[in-house]
Formats: sequence, C-alpha cells, structure tokens
Amino acid sequence: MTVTDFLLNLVPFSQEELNDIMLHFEEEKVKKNELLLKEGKICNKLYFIQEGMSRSYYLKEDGKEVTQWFFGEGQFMSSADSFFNQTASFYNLEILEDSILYSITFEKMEFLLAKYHKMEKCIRLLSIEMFTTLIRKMNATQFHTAKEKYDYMISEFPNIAHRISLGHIASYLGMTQETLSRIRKNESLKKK
Amino acid sequence: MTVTDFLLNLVPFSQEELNDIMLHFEEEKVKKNELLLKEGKICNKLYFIQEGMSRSYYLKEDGKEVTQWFFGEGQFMSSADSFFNQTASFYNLEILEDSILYSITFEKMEFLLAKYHKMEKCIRLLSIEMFTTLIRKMNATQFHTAKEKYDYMISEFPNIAHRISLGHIASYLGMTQETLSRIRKNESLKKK
DNA sequence: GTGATTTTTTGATATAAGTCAAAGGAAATT
DNA sequence: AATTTCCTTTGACTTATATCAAAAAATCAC
Repeated sequence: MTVTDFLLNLVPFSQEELNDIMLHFEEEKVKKNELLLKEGKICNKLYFIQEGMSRSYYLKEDGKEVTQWFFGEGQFMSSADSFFNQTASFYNLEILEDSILYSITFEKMEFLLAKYHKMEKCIRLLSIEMFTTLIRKMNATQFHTAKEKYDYMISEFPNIAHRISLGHIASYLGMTQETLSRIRKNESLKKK
Repeated sequence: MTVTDFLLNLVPFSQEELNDIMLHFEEEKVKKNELLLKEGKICNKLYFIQEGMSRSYYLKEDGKEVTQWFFGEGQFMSSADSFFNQTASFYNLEILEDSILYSITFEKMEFLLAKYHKMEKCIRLLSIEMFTTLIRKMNATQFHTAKEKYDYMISEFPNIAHRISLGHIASYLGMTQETLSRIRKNESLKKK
C-alpha cells in the first residue's frame, strides 16, 4: 500500500490534490536498529511505512524498554503527541527491519492542513483511528490474563507479530518475558 | 466553561461562525443515573458537559461494569468510536450527577465539518487530545502498582475524583474495590 | 427517624504473574 | 566454521492483588 492509496482510502482527493500533497513527502530508506527519534527531542516528522516495520517505545523507571506500539506496512508512524503538539517526545522511534518510509515534516503538514479542507478531515479520521486502536488495546489488556493479552496481540498484528521479538511483545503487553514464554508454551501444549 | 469557550480555545472561529455552529447544539438537562446511550446502540450524539459529570462504561464477561472514562465540566463526552464511525457502541454513557449538556447529532456535526474547514481542524485537535489522554492512562497504569495507579487517577481528575464512587474508580483503574480500599487506607496512614 | 439498600472496609486465603538465576537455543560476528 | 552475543525458556521462589465472605459505614426511600 502506498501513501496515496492510504489517503484515498480515507478521503476522495483529486489526482491534482494528491500530486501536490506527495510533493511534500520524501522517501527515506532506513536500516534496522536506526533510531528515528529519541525521547526528549521534538518529533518533527510523520512517517508512512511503505516497507518494513517499526516500534515506538519508552524507558520505564528501572531503565527497561516498554514498547508502546508497532507499526507495519501501510501505516503512519509517529510519536503522535510530540508531532502534533510539537512538544518533547516521551517515546523513541526504532526501526525493526530495513524499511522504506515516506516522511513529511510538521511544517509541511501544517501547510497542507491549512491548504486543504480534505487534509484536515483526513488527519482527523487518522486520529480517531489511532484513538480507536488504543482503546482496543486497553480493553483487551485491562482485567485480562496474560494469555488473553497474548491472544489480543496476535489478532491485532496478525501480519507482523511473527516478525517481532518476544521481548518486545512482552513489554507491549505489559508483562515479563518469562510470563510470555510460559503462556506460549501452554498454548502450544493445548493445541495438541 | 461553555461550548463556545471550548471551541475558541482550539480554533479562532469568528463570532458569526460560532453563532451558526451553536444553532446546531441543543441544551439538555439530565438526571443522575440516566443512561444516554446503551451498548449495542449507535451513538448519534456528541455531548458537551456544561455542568455535572458522567462516565462511559462497558460490561466485562462476568457482567461487572468497567468504567472506561469520566467526563467533567468543560469536556466533550461520547462513545467516540461509535459516534464518529456510526457503529454499534461498546459503551454505555451514564450520568453521574444531575447535568446540563449541550448536544449535537452526528448529521449536524458532519454538516458543520463539511461547511467549515476550521471545524475539521477543531475536531482533529479534539481527537488528538483524546488520544493523548488515553496514552497517558496506559503509561500510568501498565507496569505500575495499584498505589501508583491511584495517584495517577487523582492527578488526572483532580476536580472530580472526590465526587466519584470508589467502585467506579477501582474499575477505571483496572483493580478491585478491595484493593483500592486497602491502598487508600495505606495512603492515609502514611500521611500521619 | 427507621428500615432497607448500597458502598466501603476488613480478614483470610488463593493465585496469577513477577523476580532471580541460569540453561538452552538462535542469530550475529569474526 | 567457531565464537560471541543476544534471545528464549526453564526452575524455584516471592509478591501484589484477586477472590470470597462478612462486618461496618454511608446513603437512600418512606
């Protein structure tokens, strides 16, 4: 899925509008393990993942990494609060696989938002979708066992879960690696 | 805080624009314990709370209520996913205190969004804010003790926490009433 | 004000998951 | 291919919180 396909799925831009919008995006090829953003910095870019996979994570008080979200092909990626409000980011953005991204700076995005009524609608819909997915995670994790949380993870990220290290998955789900290992073992035993 | 103040805080509408927008809102006086929305129904209205307090909640598998969010004076309230996508709501919306609300239907909101570029921006900013507050909850609860969760609750809702029943607070924080009671007791002991 | 109902607290016990440590396996590096 | 590093699993033990039940307190209805 390309950026233009994604945008067209949300709002019916004209070809002319799309062409103009795409002039403000830039292609970036990035390597696994690159940090696109470090906590404390302001996130000045919104990224679209054409190929590859990434995650946003923060460090908890004991210094351990906690994954906040995973981003796969066909998704926008950012530290949303930092990008939209231009404030210091709580998160790091890390590339998990060699990737091809399309990025746009905050300034250019603000320009497009002011220029195109449709662009405002588009990013509004994107924001609502981000909210919806986050609520889904809250509801699927709170008051749920570790096993149920793992089931949610598999259903939320069916196409990329198998490409993610178990340590990252555990932290995303709010559990320890040991716990995840145990429930995965129980799950495989139960399938026999 | 009035609806117009709230909107003006987000986007500089003209007086004329605001007047037009307010023509689409309706004042509603509602009583404590009223259900504005039942799960399974489509949420057709977005509410602004002028006075009072409400919550959104869902039923978990064992039939117990889990509060998803609290809404106080000066806030918009809805089952966001249901309202914006016009899909069946997972949540109930319950009035916790006699309230004065200003409501707008989905159809009228869509009309205003199409009519005013500024309105799209306004609701985009509102959506981002909703997302931000939800992330704040996730980060404050995941990998945190029950006490830490309670501290987050007090800081998130300083003006309304004392008006909310402890059972609702407990479910909002993802813990049992018993646990909340115990940490509150420990907190009061420690303050001596 | 009285009785009924609901909410909060308390006590005892159980349990799911965390913590610590190390073994085993897989991937990366040389 | 051998070695090093990182990831995953396993075992033993601990702990924070859930569960169950009931007492105490607060609120509601008449």
